[in-house]
Amino acid sequence: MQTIRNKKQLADALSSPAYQDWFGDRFRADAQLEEAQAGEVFIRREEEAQALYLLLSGRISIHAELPNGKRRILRTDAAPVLLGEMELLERTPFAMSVQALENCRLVCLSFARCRETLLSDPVFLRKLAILLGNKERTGIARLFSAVGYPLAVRLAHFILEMREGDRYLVRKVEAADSLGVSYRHLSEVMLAFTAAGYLRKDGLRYTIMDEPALQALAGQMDA
Amino acid sequence: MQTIRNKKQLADALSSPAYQDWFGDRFRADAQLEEAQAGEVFIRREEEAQALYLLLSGRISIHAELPNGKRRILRTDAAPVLLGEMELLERTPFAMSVQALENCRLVCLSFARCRETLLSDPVFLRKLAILLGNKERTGIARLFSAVGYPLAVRLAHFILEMREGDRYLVRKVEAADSLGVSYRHLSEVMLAFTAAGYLRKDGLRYTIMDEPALQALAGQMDA
DNA sequence: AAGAAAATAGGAGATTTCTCCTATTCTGGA
DNA sequence: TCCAGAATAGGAGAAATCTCCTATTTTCTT
Repeated sequence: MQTIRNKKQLADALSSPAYQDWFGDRFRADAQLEEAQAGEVFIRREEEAQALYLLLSGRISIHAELPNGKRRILRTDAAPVLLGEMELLERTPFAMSVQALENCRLVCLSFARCRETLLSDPVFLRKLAILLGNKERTGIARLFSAVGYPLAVRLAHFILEMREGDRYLVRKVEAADSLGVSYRHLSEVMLAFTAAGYLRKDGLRYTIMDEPALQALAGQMDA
Repeated sequence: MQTIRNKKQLADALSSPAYQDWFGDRFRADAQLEEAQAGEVFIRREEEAQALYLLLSGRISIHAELPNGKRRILRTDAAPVLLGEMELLERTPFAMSVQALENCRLVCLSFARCRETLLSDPVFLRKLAILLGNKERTGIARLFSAVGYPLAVRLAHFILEMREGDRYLVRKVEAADSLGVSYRHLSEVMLAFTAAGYLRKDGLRYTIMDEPALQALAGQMDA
């Protein structure tokens, strides 16, 4: 992750609706603007959290690790998103890893500078609690609705969530893990997608060739 | 749900660790003590929320409804649990229904009396945010870990969660729905459990006959 | 550049789970 | 009390998914 020192860009970031909405004009002196490259893992679980992040542009994926050691992709999010809220509240190490799916811009507020202020601000805390509550609701609803659909449907959804542009780069071992399905089976369905012309295989990577078809498949999950 | 007017019991409730922990000595004049019978649905989704509840004893199950109209049992909780927090924050109708699995005691704080105070109290809000964040984490972890286990394992877990004493009363249609599985298949596995002597069927109800066996099955999920 | 480790490919056969159906049993309200 | 609608029971066959295995290809390290 790289710090952007350009004053103009920083000023723009601080006056963005997302920043204003969460922090108004506070912490202008302390905020840093950072950039993460597509593919970069810029928050690692287990590491000590030092700052609150506000994702201003780009998409990310969030990984967790289960009690049994399996690593699963929990969800993807698009800007604007707050990261590190739980760690702000609890002083625990990061519970999940965060990877950029596109180039991302984020504002970074060191806990040392903002914790006291934010934790004693009822307006901020209230917004945060609402955010966390809604995250729970939607997260659970999404997971629930996934249960019981055949892999083709869930995989189509997964591919669309995880793509970077028209590229899909998630290794099959990892995708199988994330979807809680055997490698063997995932492999078959990927082959079927390729045979059907939804994807084209370039070595170990895939290119999305027929997005509407994938959308149609994935769409069954919301019906 | 029935109001308990006994002064002594109310006083005991207000000095319980759970109440003290969340509210200290506040709202003593406004709090009501209520009792819900085993099986009673005492919070209904869609209904307007009027109060914050603190479950002091007993177990409950929480139902949600998915976008597609399916009703699923999200999770079970044992006292102490706070109910209606999101509604306190957002003034939305209840998002989920809550059913008592055992006789339950709960303290009930009318929003009209407590909202202003609580929403401007950073200490309360901070605890609430932490609670909500952890709920998300554990809820998601639990759901995730369920994916990929055969129905026998998930069902054993489900039966143990939903039982009322040594009785299991959830109708098969509903259980199938909650577990996201076809009625036909659930029916087969229940038959298998009965044949194996884990359960005994009494008309439409079941009695748990071999809890250790169910525990052993369910235990695979945590390994 | 060579060798080790990781990732992919895919055969064979067993399990799990689904869909479709039809008949029977249970239960709550008129 | 009786009946309609809900819930259960279970047959048949298909589809989804798993486990186990072995060979190839790709990537990474040295």
